[in-house]
Amino acid sequence: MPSPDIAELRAFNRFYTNHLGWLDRTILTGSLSLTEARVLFELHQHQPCTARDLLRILQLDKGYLSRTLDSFERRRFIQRKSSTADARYLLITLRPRGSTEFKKINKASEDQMRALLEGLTPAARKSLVRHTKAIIQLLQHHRYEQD
Amino acid sequence: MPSPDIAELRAFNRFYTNHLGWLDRTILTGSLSLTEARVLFELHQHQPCTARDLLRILQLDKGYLSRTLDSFERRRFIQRKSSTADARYLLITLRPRGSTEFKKINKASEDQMRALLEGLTPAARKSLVRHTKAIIQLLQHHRYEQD
DNA sequence: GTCATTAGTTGACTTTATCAACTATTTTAC
DNA sequence: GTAAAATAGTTGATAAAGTCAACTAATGAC
Repeated sequence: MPSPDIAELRAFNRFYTNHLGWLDRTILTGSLSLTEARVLFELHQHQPCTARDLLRILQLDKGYLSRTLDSFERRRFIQRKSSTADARYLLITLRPRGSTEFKKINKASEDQMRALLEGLTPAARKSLVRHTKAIIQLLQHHRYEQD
Repeated sequence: MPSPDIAELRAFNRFYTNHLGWLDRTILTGSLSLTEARVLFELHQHQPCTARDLLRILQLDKGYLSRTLDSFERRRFIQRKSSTADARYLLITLRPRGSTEFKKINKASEDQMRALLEGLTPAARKSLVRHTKAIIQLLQHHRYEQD
């Protein structure tokens, strides 16, 4: 195992954490925290889904997620109703306010990424996108779950 | 501006936040939080440096950093002494315990990345490293600072 | 039927982060 | 020189974020 490879990957992690990760953390221009934004995003992708699904994807504490969903329900972002097939599960669906909020943060995040990409030449942009795609391809079957 | 580019970059951000970012957060197997680990890392890279330098790099709240450095001092990880040139500045240097701790978390992080890379074929590994390097190259002159 | 699992909730708590007001030192402008 | 503005760092109060363990309710295994 070439140790420069490890060093390079770690440099990338730091780079990402220090620069791009910071961007992520400021999406919350509105009322949502980063975690709430992540939950809302996955909810939008997977609804109707269960808390368990979200836990699998986002690796949160289940008590914490439960409270986050409570607050989403209070704000009328979502609706939870127990599954008829298995009453332990609550099926979560987005309500209009939740969709609106999703669109809002989605746009904010999009604008941020657009601003970043606009700082690059078209060639650099194309290249960047190619590299990110390739990395996802290479790593997507590696999931580091705790369960 | 092609909108698929934006979508792709955002997909990468999510991928990173959900998968690799999680790794980062578990380095702290020892006694350090992620933020403490980042501070210690940059300290190791830049010492002797000032709190201001760390703030620029890591984008933390200055009160928070001040307390973090207090705790480092209590644990004898660092030493702070005011600059003779400008007494407002405190020059921070690592002490033996700080270096030891750095080596510890550095090794933990390295082991983690090694484990990840070992899951790949040598070709995939080489390719991954090439892509991460390229991304850093493309983006390194884009700093998103608040100041 | 009862014992073990699983989904989700709740209470108590710790850690992490933020904000604003503050001290001390240095710089700027006059 | 000195007053005002700026800068480095500290502190107190507080909020937000995350964790842990004990709990309820429903289901599945035997």
